[in-house]
Amino acid sequence: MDLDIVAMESRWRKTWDSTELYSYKFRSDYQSRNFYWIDTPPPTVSGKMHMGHAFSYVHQDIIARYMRMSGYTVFYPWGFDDNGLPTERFTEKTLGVRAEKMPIAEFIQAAQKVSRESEIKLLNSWSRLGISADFNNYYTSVSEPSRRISQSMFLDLVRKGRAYRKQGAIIYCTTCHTAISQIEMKDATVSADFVYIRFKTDVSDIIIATTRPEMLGSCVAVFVNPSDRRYSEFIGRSAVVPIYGNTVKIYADNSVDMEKGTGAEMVCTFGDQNDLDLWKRYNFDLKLIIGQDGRINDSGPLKGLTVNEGRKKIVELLSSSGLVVKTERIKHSINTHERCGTPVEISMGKQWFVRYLDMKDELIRAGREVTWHPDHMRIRYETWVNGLKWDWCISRQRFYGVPFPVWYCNKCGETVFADEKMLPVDPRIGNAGMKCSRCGSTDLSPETDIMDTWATSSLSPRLATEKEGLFDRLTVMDIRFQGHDIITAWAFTTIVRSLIHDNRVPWKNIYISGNVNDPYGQKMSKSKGNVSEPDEFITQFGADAIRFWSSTALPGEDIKIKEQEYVRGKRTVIKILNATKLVAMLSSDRSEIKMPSPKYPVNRWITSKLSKLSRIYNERMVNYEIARARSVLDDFFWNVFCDDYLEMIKGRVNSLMLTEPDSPEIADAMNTARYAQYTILRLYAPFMPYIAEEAYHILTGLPDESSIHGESMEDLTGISLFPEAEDEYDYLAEVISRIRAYKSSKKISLSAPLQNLEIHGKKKEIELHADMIRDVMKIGSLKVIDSQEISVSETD
RNA sequence: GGGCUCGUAGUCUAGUGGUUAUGAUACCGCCCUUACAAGGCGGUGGUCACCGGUUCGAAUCCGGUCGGGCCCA
Repeated sequence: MDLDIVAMESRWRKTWDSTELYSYKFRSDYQSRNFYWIDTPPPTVSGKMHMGHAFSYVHQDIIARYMRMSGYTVFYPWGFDDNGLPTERFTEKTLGVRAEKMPIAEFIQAAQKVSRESEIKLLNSWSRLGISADFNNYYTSVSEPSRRISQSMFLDLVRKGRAYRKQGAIIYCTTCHTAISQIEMKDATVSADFVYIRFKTDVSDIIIATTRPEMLGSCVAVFVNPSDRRYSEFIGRSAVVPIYGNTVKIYADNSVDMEKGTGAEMVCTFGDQNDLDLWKRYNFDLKLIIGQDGRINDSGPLKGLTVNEGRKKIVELLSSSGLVVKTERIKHSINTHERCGTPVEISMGKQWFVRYLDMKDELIRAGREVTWHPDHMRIRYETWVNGLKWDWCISRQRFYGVPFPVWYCNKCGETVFADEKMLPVDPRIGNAGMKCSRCGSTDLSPETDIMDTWATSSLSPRLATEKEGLFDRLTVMDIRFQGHDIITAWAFTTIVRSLIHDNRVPWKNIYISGNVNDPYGQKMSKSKGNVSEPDEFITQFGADAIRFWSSTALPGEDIKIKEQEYVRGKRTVIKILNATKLVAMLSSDRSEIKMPSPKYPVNRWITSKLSKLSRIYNERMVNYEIARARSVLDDFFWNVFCDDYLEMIKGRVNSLMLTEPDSPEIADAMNTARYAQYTILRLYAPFMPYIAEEAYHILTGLPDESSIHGESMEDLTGISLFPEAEDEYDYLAEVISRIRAYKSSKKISLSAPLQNLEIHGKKKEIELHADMIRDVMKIGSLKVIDSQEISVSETD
């Protein structure tokens, strides 16, 4: 039969949308059940749903559906991240405007409109995937309640001495024109010229190799290693900075790598982190020559040039003066801003920070209180925490985001914080009648910076629960799902905030999904042109097939896009449908399905197998081993239930119908088969919600309003075991499989009758079920010869 | 450059010292069968990344190398 998968899925989606199936309030007794809390990642409004989403949100959804069917009140919120720089950029691009050229209030309005429109499209994509979060009730990270929470938590940071404002070194992006944090830096390996430059001293020349010759104008010192004998006579002397002509002192420090370049290095303010470290330790002058626009702004020959232009120009100038000894092309790694790829600069500025460098031990301990899936992702978190160098800079010189609830008094310089009751406030738009808390002046300047996106996203457990009035009920969330690319951003900052504000870890578990790569294992990117769209695959194979693909990967493992996996998923969809139709065809019974107490061994056998399957499936699901849970289910469904059990009872029931339609054997088989089929559908429901629903209605004949996703799996632990029946029928299944293979090897159709068959095997067992074997395999007469080995042959 | 982490057929995967390495998928061959050719049966395909060590015995434990990833210089 032809099944229009896309139409089927869209039909059920409409039905589900019209019910409250996905609300945590779905069951009337939701308050009295145990809650299962999910910290859903809010996708950003500036993007589309991509394959990575289709992958990792499915993992989360499988667990959500499973827990819902296991009797929990599943708090599975939905949110959108419409906050900060990505949304600012998205708004500018969509409307063709520039934030800095508009009144801020007007831009905010425009951004909100653009965000709302994007959300509608995104909801459709995620809903199409069969995600069962509470879409009717979502939050956004820049909404009024979220801004209130974010600002309120900022004030909590201030109260707890965790937020401070300081003039100091910062990491700066000259493309985005803002300070950023260590979290947003990304390593990049690039080719560069390692230029060997001659510095004159009063003894002889000293050669210094650098990849940043354009920083020469900010050179404040030269360094060598104290145990480097080549340079012992230079220490304490002065060197002349070429082109610029000023003199700097030559110092010795153990941190200098004698192997790198010539073993002598210059310190500029600031070429890299090392410069900053030495600058701090030695208290050198500050000569910032790179402006916020990324251009060199000193009075030297590079004035007005960009960093790259300046680098080229200075090498030309040095060369023509014979000051370049040599140039090596090298590969080295640099820090870039992950959003735009621009190499970051170290600069100075007055910024808000969250103090956490003193919390490293605590942060490591907290990470160990959370169960990581897979565990080795915890190590990544720990490596990151151990490598922290900077407190968290949370102020951004941008326009769209959560503002700081802060003013500065122009009279006395006091920092003035908004009152809790006023929140959310935007100090950039009116001062809300604020007075200086120290001198009472009303002459206040607003803080014009906004907060880092992560400063709000890191509060996701609170953002999602507080608007439902559930934050007080929450002790710790059960699980966070996210990609490994943002362990150092979202997972990390959430743990930080949870420790500071609530003195606890945010969740019991964190499930990390891998990346989705193209069919060759290459990272997907627009520039490579190898990006796949989930919507196209969903149209071609169905959402259930995409979910099937997603659920084959182990936690943390990357996955490739493989059409064959979608094909496999689609086949499973069809197989589920056909098996259900067979059961529904064999039995016209549509009464309520109850757990059977089978009398006949074949039914005891499958019941016992089903019991074992359910146990393993549950065990794996509660341990978040979703791929392994499904693989045991697939094996049971295809190889045991369909190939053996349904084949056995189909022949038997059909032949009994002709001879003995009232036989209790028929009822025994059908009660068992209906329950087993119903259970298989329930077990598949978290993985493939659409076909499970479709088949459920075929099997039960129930009206559309009732849903398999509202059913419970709690009875599964009560399914009986029948060890004797299992042994008996495992053997019989083996015999039948041998006969099937025999027919196939003789190129005989499986439905073609065999007149006389001789089977070597356990005589007693086989003869006991001779009727069954003859029915299933269409055999005239059967001769059994006792043997330990099974073999099959025809006799004349 | 340093630290950490991952590495089993084309692909995904089982496997935590003990027969000839598990299963699926893909591929090849055969069979249209009254739920299902989106099915069934059979077959090809692996030096368990590489090298060395421990052991009676190593995919598994140890050391090193290579490759991917993360973090730090």
